[in-house]
Amino acid sequence: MTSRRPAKKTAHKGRRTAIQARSKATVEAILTAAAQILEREGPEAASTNAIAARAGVSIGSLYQYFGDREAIIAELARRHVEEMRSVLSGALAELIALPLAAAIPRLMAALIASHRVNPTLDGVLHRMMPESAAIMDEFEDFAATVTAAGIRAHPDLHIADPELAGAILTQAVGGVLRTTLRRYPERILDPALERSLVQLVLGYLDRASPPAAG
Amino acid sequence: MTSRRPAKKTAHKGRRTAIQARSKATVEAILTAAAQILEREGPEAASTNAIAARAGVSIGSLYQYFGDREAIIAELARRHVEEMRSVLSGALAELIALPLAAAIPRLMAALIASHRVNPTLDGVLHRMMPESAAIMDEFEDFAATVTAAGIRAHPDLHIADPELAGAILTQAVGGVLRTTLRRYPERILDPALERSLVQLVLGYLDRASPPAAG
Amino acid sequence: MTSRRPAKKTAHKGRRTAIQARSKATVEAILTAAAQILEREGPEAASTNAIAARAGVSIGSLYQYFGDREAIIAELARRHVEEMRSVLSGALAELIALPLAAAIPRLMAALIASHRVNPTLDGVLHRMMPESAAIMDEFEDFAATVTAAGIRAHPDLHIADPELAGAILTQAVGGVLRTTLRRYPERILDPALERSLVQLVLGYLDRASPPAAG
Amino acid sequence: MTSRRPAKKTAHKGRRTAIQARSKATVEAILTAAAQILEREGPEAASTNAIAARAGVSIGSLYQYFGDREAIIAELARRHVEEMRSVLSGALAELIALPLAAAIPRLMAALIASHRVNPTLDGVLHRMMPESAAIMDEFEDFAATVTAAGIRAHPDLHIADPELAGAILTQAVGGVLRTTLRRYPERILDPALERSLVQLVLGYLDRASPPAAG
DNA sequence: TATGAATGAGGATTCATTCAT
DNA sequence: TATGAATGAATCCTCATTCAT
Repeated sequence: MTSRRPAKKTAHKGRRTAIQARSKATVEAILTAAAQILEREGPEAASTNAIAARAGVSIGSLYQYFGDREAIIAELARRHVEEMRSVLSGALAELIALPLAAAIPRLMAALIASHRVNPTLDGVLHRMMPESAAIMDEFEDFAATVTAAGIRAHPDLHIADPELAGAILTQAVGGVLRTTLRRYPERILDPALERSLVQLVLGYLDRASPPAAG
Repeated sequence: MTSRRPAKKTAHKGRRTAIQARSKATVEAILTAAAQILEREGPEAASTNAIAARAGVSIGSLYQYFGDREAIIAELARRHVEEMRSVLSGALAELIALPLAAAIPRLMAALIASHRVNPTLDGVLHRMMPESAAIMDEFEDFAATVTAAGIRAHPDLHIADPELAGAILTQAVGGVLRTTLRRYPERILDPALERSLVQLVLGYLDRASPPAAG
Repeated sequence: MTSRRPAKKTAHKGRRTAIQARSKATVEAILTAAAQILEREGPEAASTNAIAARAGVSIGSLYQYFGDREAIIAELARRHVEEMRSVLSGALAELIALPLAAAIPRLMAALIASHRVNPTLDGVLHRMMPESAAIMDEFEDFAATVTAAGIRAHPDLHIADPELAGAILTQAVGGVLRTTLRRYPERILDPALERSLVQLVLGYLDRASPPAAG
Repeated sequence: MTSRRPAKKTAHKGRRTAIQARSKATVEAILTAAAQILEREGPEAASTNAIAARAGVSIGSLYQYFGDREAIIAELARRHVEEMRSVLSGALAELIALPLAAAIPRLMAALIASHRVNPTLDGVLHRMMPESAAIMDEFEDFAATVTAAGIRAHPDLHIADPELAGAILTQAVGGVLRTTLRRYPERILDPALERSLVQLVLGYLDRASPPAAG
């Protein structure tokens, strides 16, 4: 990043690297601690002091890296969404070429997988509205966009409004997944759940296609 | 609730009634105040002091009627769920005799209507987990049960597991409705939303029926 | 205030009085404590916790009566200014009829007396700018107005701009008094100080009168 | 200030000079930054971290050159007083020979000029008591001494206590100037202000002289 | 019963200062 | 020497809850 600067600013380039490493470690410790507390004890327990304590860091350090409590939650949400998105994205590539009846089951499996990244944290962040709502919504928006694109890629479907369909399906599936995770977390592994979601989606797509010439 | 208890000790039952009326008024004032604050200013603003102040009641009185803050939220949730349930129930009676293609649209309309009872409060209560989650879930359980019963009443559907179907459909529809209410509240009136939900449900029921051969 | 209300609100009018007395006592305790700390330990020591502690009151009570720390300082300043003003006002009545050469010494004596109300607190409040500046200025404004009025009452003075003269004299005398109080507090009792101020004022008035028909 | 010390230990004095230059630059940067923040954002904003940041220097370096925060303020005050004193001194030389009626206007003009060096900073430093009071007072002491000397240089005045007169006049003029600068900063340019101060001083000197043929 | 004054633990945040590198 | 990460005491303020009247 700064390989060009000649000597100056006290020699060894190791210095800077070491410092950056320490900073990074602190930030990671804080985020990890925050996530742990949110998962295990819930949002009210996640005070800045508690986070700093569990991170093994002074409260001052915490504020050196995060402007305020909300910034911690936001960053946590951002990373969580990024993880979920990457899990989902990973499965997407191979979907494009498949026929619908094969693609949808895979998509549902991918969605379920993405919700398995950290279900508890996901639920908590979903409920911490002012802090993380906008960020969490990004995942649903992403899923909706991707779904709409997929629908558009299958013109044989004759869906009039792919955006609407994408949104509805994403919200519906999201509702099922979040409720399941919160109330019956073990069922997230039940194949019946996945099957049901596939039926939900395929059924909707059928219905939403114009009764057409058939 | 306790009208049966025989006039214990002190005189005229008129007095007692008056007192009970006053008590009731106090309780109502507190709940109304709490609901207003939750709706308009959010959960953080709903401190016991703020609730008492808006209710025009001393905090002392508030604690006379509610053991703690959570009890207020819980009672509020209970009543809210009751209202939603009654809206939904009202529409149910006439559904039973209808053919599915007619019943489902009506059911969706009723569900939407029940979510229109107090959407903001509904959202807030849904997010106040430890306080109201269990109570709020009752509505979804009720809707799921009702849906399962409806499905069972249509044996031509050949749905293997009506309970699962009821749960999935309820969670899916609930997800769509809550997301819509939170992010795009005006769309709750859009007929396209209702249409989509009908497609979602009918499509699922189609799919979940055994692949013909019946 | 509420003598009309029949019974209701739990009888005894003693109740309300007692409560008000308690509230008043708390408020007074807080203000007294704040004044003491400001005088003895300076502005930095006057934290809300320290004030509450010295007042023998919980921090919660402090905030029941004062919205924030600044409100305490402001009320203190308000009262201090009021006291100073009343000392000054008290001396004013008898001044009006006197000839200038007799009036000015009395006015100076009164000003000095008003600064003796609580010199230390006065100095501290004068330096706590955002909190109390505007309020403290009221005293100087009052003194300036009064002086200007006095000047106008002596048309033989031929002072062109009584307002300016009032302001200059007040600021000059204020400067002398505050510096003296801060740096050489014992001199506030020195008759030479008073004499000097009289000379300052009379000399200025002489000079500020047009060389006139002399 | 310390150029005399003989080259101690390490090599070439060129290096030492360079280092000293760098040190000096750092010190200057810190003081400049502190002054800027004090002027523009007030004393509370002038944290050591903020000063270091604006100076483009690490806090570590800041503490290399200043023992603590107070030392920065003190040095700032020292320099500020020095500047004011030099402005005032510059005007003094030519005053000595002048007759009083000519000297006083010039003196007032010089005092005003010295207060125009950095009025905002002056006001702030005046209010930061424990840190800078003693230092700021030096200017007033200087002005008082100079004034007393001037008075003594005019034996025709017959002032009994030139020291007292010097102090009173300095404090009075200081009071007017500081109040004006704080509350009506634009008036510092108003010629009427200067005129008034001249009248104040000359009037006082008149009055403080024995009634002549007495 | 109703009242509302009082409580104090706890939360977010700041800032002077230290010290390993 | 310079750096800047780390520290933690201290600050302001909130809020659920208690209890004397």
